[in-house]
Amino acid sequence: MSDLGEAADIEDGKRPEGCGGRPAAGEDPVKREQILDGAHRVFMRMGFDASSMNDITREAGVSKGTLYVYFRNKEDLFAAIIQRQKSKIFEKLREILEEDRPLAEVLHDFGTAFTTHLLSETAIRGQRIVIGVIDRMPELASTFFQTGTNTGPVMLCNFLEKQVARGRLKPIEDPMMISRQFGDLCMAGLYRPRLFGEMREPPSAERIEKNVASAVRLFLGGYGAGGA
Amino acid sequence: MSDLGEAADIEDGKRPEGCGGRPAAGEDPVKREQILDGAHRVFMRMGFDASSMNDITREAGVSKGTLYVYFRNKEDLFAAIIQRQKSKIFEKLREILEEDRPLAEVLHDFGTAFTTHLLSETAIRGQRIVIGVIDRMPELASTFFQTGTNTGPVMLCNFLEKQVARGRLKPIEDPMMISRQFGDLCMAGLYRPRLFGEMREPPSAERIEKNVASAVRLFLGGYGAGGA
Amino acid sequence: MSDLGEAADIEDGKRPEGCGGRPAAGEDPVKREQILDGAHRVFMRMGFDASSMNDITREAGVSKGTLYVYFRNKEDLFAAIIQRQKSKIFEKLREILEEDRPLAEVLHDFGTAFTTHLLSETAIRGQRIVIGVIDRMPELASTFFQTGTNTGPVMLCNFLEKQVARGRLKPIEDPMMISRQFGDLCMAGLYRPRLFGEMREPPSAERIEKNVASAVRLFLGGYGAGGA
Amino acid sequence: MSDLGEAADIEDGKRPEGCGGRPAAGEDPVKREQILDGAHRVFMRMGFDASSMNDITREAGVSKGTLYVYFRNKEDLFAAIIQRQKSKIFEKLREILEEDRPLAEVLHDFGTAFTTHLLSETAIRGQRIVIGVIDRMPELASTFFQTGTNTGPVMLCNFLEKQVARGRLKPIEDPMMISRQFGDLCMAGLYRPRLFGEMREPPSAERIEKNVASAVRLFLGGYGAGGA
DNA sequence: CATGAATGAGGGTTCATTCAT
DNA sequence: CATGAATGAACCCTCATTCAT
Repeated sequence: MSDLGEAADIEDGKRPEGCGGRPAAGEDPVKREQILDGAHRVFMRMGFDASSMNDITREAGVSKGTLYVYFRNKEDLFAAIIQRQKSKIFEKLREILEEDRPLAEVLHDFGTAFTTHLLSETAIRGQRIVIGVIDRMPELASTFFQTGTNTGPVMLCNFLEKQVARGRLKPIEDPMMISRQFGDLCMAGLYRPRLFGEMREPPSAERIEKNVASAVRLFLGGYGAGGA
Repeated sequence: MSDLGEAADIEDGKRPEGCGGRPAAGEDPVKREQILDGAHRVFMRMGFDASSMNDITREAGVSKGTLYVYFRNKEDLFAAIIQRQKSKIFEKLREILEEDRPLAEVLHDFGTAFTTHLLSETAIRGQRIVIGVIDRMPELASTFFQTGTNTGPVMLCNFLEKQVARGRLKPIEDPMMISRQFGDLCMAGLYRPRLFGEMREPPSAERIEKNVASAVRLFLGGYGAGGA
Repeated sequence: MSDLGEAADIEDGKRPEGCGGRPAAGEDPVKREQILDGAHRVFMRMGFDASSMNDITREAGVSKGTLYVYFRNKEDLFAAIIQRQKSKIFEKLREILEEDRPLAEVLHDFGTAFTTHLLSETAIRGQRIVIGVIDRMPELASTFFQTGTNTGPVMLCNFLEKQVARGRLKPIEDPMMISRQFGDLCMAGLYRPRLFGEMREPPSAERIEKNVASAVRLFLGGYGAGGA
Repeated sequence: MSDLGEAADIEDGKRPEGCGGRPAAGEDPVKREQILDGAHRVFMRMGFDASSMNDITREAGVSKGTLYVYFRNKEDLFAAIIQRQKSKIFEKLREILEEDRPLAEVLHDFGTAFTTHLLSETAIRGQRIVIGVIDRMPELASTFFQTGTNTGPVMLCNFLEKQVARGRLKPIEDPMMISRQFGDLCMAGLYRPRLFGEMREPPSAERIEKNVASAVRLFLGGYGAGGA
């Protein structure tokens, strides 16, 4: 889901085996990860503007010069952090959608996983920071949204179309819109309080379950085949 | 709705009458408004960090010294801007809710007004800026949310309870949650693309109407008295 | 002659009289002079690149911020130093040319004053620095040459034309070229050793006199009306 | 003439023969030349300060470490470049002076070759760069002048003395001074406009010829045996 | 012995804040 | 009391030089 929520599961920063030599400048994946990890922590803690490159070098344990060999400038570094995010959540969501269980259950599990992730502390912080730099890095924010947040609904969309084909859902005019509707409905009343910091902690699992249950009920009430 | 979208209609900054003399330092409401207006424009245009106090003095037509008499620092000034927001949208929403029309129509108009406002360019910019400074000013963001964004749902909540009492809606366990659900459902699929800049312009009136219509249908399908 | 050789005889940095107030930002001529004087010393001592803005603030006794109020950047500051040069040498040269004395004497005095100035330590240092930054500030170097070094020959050119009219010189095809020829001839064998630092001190007055005398002899031998 | 105008025709960098092994550290003349060639190109293109050691390693195709084995630092490297200059112009000038032709013709050809070389783009660039670093490397600039620019006049000086002996010139008090006078007279009105960038391109051959012709006329008028 | 990744002091510049006027 | 010139710490970034590989 790539909402800056989880560290990348990049190939784990192992140095290219076999060749005894030192890696090329700016090409040592271990060091690169080291920098990204440090920068990730700093950016998360302070936000983009308040994070200084000095802070980052300190946290990452590299020198300024090295930093600038690996990343041209602060924006590039930040963008790299955003882009390396390939959250494990996607895999989980896919698994849920592929299980052959009652529609209501699948939707419930999907919505729960989706909501839990997007409202987690790290995901929320990531979203906030990206929103904060949107004036300077609009492309980045857009990409972040498309490859992150929006991926869940895309997956769900395919699933819903299959459900329609199987007759479990009424025919849908605009499945992508419906799909997003479901996602937002699961987070309804929770997303923005979290984003604006009114809700300091992620909601409890019970709270999320309840919200999602309500969403599923509403959703199936509206679009379910046998419903209403 | 106070999403930084509209200038305050504060009591118009009239100087305290009677005393012929000059107002005490930092107490002239006219000057205060003048500063807030200028700062508001600058912050909206550039965001928090990119706005310099120099820009603000220029736009407001006051000197640095004066600025610092009225506001201790940049954060205080920003906070004052956020807090004076009392958008006219609230009045409009109240009017809609007080009209004695079919429930579906009222919900439709309410949702349309609510959504249109929250997705407008100025409101979106305001929300982004507040989110961007949340690490430095967490209280402010929280306040911003409570006195802004969340006011619509609070109003709707009261309305819904009356509708339950009048038998137009099924009994509701948690009306505030339902109310927020409705608000977020109206913006479902639109809010976050706007916030993250993927959707560059506010959605068209038609697009919003369609979204809201779908939301109302779903909502009444789930909670309407007669079932839809 | 403006070869960075002498401090400007600007209106001596007196503050605008009458108005008791403080001068506008970046407009106090006293402070401006103070900065220019300090920067002048530093640039002269270290050259352009080796002079840091920190050095200059220290020498000028102003803060970084102030420096940047008066001058947008390092290049602008340097350009201002170059451009304020309005050497007193021009006046002296003009006086010499206006005296009604034998041509040989006038040329001798003119050549001596011209050469003495252009080979002085400060003028030489100024020329070197300008040459050193020519890649980054080509316009400046060109201007420096035209309004400085080249002014002497321009004045002489007019003088020579009058002498032709008065029959003291043979008719001249290209008086500007001849004029420059005379100037360079006066410095012949001295200019480049000075510029390249082979000659550490300015030549003695006797050395210059001798050089100029030789130049005048050659010049009048070639262009003088009566021969010899 | 060694005005940085041409690459040296050094003894061609052949490796010391006989020893089959690898040359001692910093002693392989081939590698040394390779470095000097690359550095020469870079310095000429960018000037001293703007040239980075990285640029030089890239252009020369050697590593940083190697560079620093052969040259202690940037200044040393630059000095080495200056000092290896042994321009082919000297040979040409010598040939001209050895031809047994009328004095006027010899002087004309000599002056033309001398002037053309010293005003060429590469020679001018070289002179500028040396002048720009004179504060940091005063000895270097002095050497540059003595072994470069000044060699022409030295050669001419010998020639003139012979001409005096042969009765083609009047007896001369200070032949070196006269010799320099002639050189500078040939470039009169051209050298400094070129150096300061006011004249963007080298003067045309016609322009130079004209200038030199005028110089020769003046010179022979003053010092020629039959003259005046 | 060659390599080039790493270093970190120092560069120019900005701007929130202060305080003499 | 208003003013805005002055401050100086902190910003991002470069690059000559070093030293582990």
